[in-house]
Amino acid sequence: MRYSELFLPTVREIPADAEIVSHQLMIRAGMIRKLTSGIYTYLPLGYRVIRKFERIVREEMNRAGAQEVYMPMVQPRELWEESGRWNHYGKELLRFKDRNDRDCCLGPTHEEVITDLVRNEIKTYRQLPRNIYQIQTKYRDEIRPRFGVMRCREFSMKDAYSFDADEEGVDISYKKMFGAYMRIFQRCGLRFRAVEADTGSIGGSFSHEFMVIADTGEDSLVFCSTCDYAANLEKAEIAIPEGRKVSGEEFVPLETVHTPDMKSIEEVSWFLSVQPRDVVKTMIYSADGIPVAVLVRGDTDVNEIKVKNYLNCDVLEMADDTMIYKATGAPRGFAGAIGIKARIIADYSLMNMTNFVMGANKEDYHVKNVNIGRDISVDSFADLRIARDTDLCPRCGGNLLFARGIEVGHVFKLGTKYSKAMKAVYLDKNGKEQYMVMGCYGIGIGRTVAASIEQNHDEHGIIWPLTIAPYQVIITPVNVNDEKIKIISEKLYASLLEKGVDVIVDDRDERAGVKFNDADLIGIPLRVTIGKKALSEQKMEVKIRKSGKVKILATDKVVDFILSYVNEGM
RNA sequence: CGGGGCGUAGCGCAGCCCGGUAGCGCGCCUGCUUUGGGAGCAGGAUGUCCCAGGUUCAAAUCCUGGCGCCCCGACCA
Repeated sequence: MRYSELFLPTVREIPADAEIVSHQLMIRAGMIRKLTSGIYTYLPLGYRVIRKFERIVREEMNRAGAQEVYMPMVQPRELWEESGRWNHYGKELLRFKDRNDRDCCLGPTHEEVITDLVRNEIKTYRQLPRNIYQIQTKYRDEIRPRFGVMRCREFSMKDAYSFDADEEGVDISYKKMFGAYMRIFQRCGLRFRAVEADTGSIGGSFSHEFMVIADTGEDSLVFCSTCDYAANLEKAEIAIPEGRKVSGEEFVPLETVHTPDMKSIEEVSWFLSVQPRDVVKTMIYSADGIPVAVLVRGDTDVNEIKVKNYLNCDVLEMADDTMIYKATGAPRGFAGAIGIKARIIADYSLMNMTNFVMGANKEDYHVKNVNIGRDISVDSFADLRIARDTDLCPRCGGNLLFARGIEVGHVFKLGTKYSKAMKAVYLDKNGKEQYMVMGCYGIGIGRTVAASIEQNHDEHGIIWPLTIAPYQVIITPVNVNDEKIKIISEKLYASLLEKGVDVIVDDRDERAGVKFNDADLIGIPLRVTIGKKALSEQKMEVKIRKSGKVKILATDKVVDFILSYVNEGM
């Protein structure tokens, strides 16, 4: 490609509305432009990167035995009612009516469509297993799109769905996909971890997320310093204490104390001269409309996902003031477990606590010396709090490390959630009807590209790994008005093209500085500079974007050097 | 949905308080010079000042309503 003919609008200034580096650089490097909130156009340079990444995805999916299809984005309400998600998916599911007044939605994911297809076409165990995938546009009506293509409304995703005869089969399919994902992200040169994850609104029995490690990531990750354990913070387990051991301490009589306007744990513990860890936080939640009191130690925080999963409810939200008042008889800030009209569940951290402080269910009062068993009864103890760096690994007892991550892939073992809801069955060897056992596997295409930029950039711009770089080489004639330089760069351009190298020649009549800066910004891995000085000695310069190293090579060695560098990096 | 901010040339912004000819930098176009890290000089083009209504002799500026975008939070693949 000739730069002079490229539709590549680079921008010098940092766009005011771009927060994170990848967003800034994708705009500056002329990869994307915003149409409206959370909806982007990919320009030629950006789309080339997308295509390169998609190609890796396709190669690895095909290698793992998956087959590509292309499903519709517009989907009928009926399918979503069958799966039960028409009501449960929430506002992220964009719904609309067609001209015949039929309810439709834009697909945020394709479990319904694929399950419908497969149940109609696959009838016997002989046709199983199957793994079917697509790369398709999804629409999720995000509450707040941000970070460019990282969290947007319309985006491209690779989604695969596996159908197996039984549990054993789905475990094999899951492992294959897991392996394919490892290869995909390795080939992109990303630093990433697979972590245990919550299944969210997709559902299913267990899942792993593939997380690119980056400080700007929206997810918190926990991993063990000694064993392989790694999890999303929202999933990270905390080792169950060995049992209730009351530390010999005597139960002290209850005492109600006046705590005017002291609502937070900090205020109460300061006011009563105790440690936050001596106070119990009583959080009132509405679980499908029913009040539940969740008790955690004052120095820890409730993990709502754990609570939601423990209660197995559809909607879990903080109770509103009315519900709090009904349950406790007091305004927000003074809830406690004594006499509360709600189910009480407590985090394991309460098992060893004695004579603690909690709200009195009365405005401006707290109670001291509360004890479980004597003063309150707890329905059950469970792991309900967010893991902290002082916690130990639930598997081996090692120390936990924390990091931020960008979720680029997610693999789910779905089980029979959708096949049961939508009656996707086959006949087994005995002629008996069985539910297919499913898995689903997603990769965010645009997001992976953005994550790669988060990890690979410097103050000058993007630093693409060779495997997904829009072009592998850029030739920079320092001055196109110099006939000799021009002829030689054209010659090099032609011979690289002939060898199948993705090459761009910057034939613009611009000053060298402009070309160098643009080349750095768009992040091409190799830059060949053709200038008067080196040329007079029959030499050219090859600069490696990543290391910044410059090689001065004899003119006739340049093509060979590039070919071996490129082949090694792919 | 709650809180905050912004909307003026392609981009980044000033002007708005205190109403009176719409500006700056970058980019763009033309010419000359220049040519190894975002050139210099000279000349030039470009605006429904987000939209609608109101106040006023006069509105980018004041008032009302709307729309859009961004940030924080709640929420979530």
